Amino acid sequence: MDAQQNISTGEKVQELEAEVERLRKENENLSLLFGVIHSNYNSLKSQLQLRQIQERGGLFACTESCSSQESNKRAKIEFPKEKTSQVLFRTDSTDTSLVVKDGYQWRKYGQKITKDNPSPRAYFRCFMSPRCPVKKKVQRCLLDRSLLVATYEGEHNHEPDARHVSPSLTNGLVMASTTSSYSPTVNPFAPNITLDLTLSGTNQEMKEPSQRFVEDSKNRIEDYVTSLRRIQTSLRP
DNA sequence: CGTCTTTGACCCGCGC
DNA sequence: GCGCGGGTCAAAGACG
Ligand SMILES: [Zn+2]
Repeated sequence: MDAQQNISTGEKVQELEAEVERLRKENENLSLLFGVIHSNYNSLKSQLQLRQIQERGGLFACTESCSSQESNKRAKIEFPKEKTSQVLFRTDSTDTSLVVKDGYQWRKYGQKITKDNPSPRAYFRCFMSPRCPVKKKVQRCLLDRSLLVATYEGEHNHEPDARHVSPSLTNGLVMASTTSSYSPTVNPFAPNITLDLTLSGTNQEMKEPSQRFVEDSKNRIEDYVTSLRRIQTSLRP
């Protein structure tokens, strides 16, 4: 009976290990896919910028001596000069009042309900340094209520005070990417992608929804890729 | 009593 | 011009 139990538990362990391995591979594939998407997005963006610059040729020399025929609202298009990055945090599914201690001191200055997301969005300003222009918005993820999406904008002009970073934060961090900045060179943030799809489930019932979530995000990513491809081909001369 | 959050008012850009 | 939606202000209140 002990032997039988051992066999069955051994089988179970093997099964679970296989499952974990499968999920790991899936994770790896998704990371790869995300990298491809990211690079595609970057090249597409640079193409778009190039095309916009070509469209209004020699904008720099023209800003003063702009003739009246160019007085349309053409020069409206501008690139976001400030870096904005999105970071996903994991938190308790119950509320932590949407505040995350991430090494900076934030003061909340607003909270609004948005149209497309039932959970409210909170607005914070960094006030560690008197002239720090950094702001961040925090909102719960639409699909997974236990994730917080923090959108940082601007750059700190001081050092982060890392003394009060909670250790649960470092392993709760899921992904840090999606920096958008106007720099013609390759941005150094690209290769650092750690996509982790919350396989923290302990029950077997957890398997199904997470699998569905994986498939769902896969479908989303594929849709995204096809739309990107379409845009790219339509942009190509 | 000082500090930080809450929360409705307010503002501003945009589409109709 | 008007309404709507997102972002910010500031009075009021909670909290130590
Ligand atoms: Zn700061």
